[in-house]
Amino acid sequence: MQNVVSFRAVEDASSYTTTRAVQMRILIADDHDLVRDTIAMFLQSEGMAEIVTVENLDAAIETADRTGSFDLVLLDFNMPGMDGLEGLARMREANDERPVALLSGTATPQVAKDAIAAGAAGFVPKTLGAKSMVSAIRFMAAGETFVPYEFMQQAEAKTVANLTERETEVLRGLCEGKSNKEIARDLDLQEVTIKLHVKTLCRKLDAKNRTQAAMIARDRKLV
Amino acid sequence: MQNVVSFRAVEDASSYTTTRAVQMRILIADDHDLVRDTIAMFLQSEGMAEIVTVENLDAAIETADRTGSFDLVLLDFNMPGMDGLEGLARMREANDERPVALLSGTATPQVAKDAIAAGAAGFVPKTLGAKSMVSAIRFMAAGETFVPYEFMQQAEAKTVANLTERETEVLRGLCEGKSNKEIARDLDLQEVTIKLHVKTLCRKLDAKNRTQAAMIARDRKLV
DNA sequence: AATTCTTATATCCTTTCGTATAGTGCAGCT
DNA sequence: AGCTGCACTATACGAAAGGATATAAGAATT
Repeated sequence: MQNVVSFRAVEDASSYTTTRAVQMRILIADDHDLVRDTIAMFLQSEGMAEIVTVENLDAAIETADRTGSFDLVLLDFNMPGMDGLEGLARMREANDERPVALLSGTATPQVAKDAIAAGAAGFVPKTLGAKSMVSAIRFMAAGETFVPYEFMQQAEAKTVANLTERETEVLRGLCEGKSNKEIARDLDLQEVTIKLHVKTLCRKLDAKNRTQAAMIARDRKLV
Repeated sequence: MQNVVSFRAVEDASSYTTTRAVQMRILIADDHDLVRDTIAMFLQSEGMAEIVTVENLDAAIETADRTGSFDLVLLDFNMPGMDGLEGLARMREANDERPVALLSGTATPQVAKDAIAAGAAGFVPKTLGAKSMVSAIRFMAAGETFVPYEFMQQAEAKTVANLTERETEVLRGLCEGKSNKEIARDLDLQEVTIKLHVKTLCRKLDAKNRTQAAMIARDRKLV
């Protein structure tokens, strides 16, 4: 590992005094032994000396209280004692408001958003590769907010209602706030035909009227 | 560094054959000497031995062609030869479709989204701290897509139109697809009054009708 | 060959929307 | 005291939207 030398040299040359990777303290709380140990192992392999693992929230809080706050706490979202985002708040307090991130294999993008809004340092899907996870943890320990881009996008471009091509074209017009007449002209159809499509669109999207249909379409990224 | 041993042990025990950090090859293309050198210095301090820096796109492409593809290429978005996302495409080809990320101090979240859609491995704002940037680069080199969460969120919650309280209440009803009559009932007003508010809303939001007003409101996160 | 789906059109009718015009009451400003 | 802006009400009318029903050609299935 000949890079150790250059590492030391540069670190000393620059005047950066942020926490050295080697000294980083990470707490992992997960009730699955395998997940816990795998992540811990990889973090250690990357030179993060102090990795503490526990198997439930209470133990995590107790550990933080007893041994002092961590640079980063990783909490399994589905875990004894978590109780949704309630556990996050408790852990954040126990960790002196320093970074606490969530770890989950099942949670949805919406949960991730809520977690960030509730003060989480980030959200790590268990599907993330080991090397990526290490980078993510470094990122969060540096005080940044981490949420995988792909993960957040997966909420979008879903829920594809069963729309025909024509209906989609009409829906596009709806979303631009066009009148039936305008849409008809654009698509070279009769106005009545547009009305029909709007009606079926409302039925398929479970909307009361064109405005609601347009909003639903926007929400579901159908257009 | 007593962890070196455990590192080796784990690396050998598991069958992970991905590129070792030490061998990582990174190409940085930025026309600002300071940015280029700063990033390069930090990457080197983290043990990434091969950092190549160039000051324009043509040099970047030429370098990739001559010396082979990189684990990650960082392109300044505002840079001689870039021409928007065109430069990204050219670089991606030159780098054998391996990760190419954008670097920018000015670009908007929309540009970032477009870049990702066009195949970029990520988007790194120059405002990112050095340590965070290193983590982001590791993350992208591992094949993941990186876009800072805060950066993507900043687009939201802006552009506050000059709406009165009542107008905002009516707008909320519009966005739920309610009829004037329904809104009137909810707010305990006459239907005509709602019509008045809808009209002024359309004027203020520059919308042709209620549907467009609702869409604009949704876009600008006014409700 | 029969059936279903999709798209398109046509009438008829009711409701809702959008606009105009007119007027009241109230608060803050100068 | 007068002006301005906001909120609200009222009446009225044409335009647009929405609902019901009927027709029909072409594509895809069965």
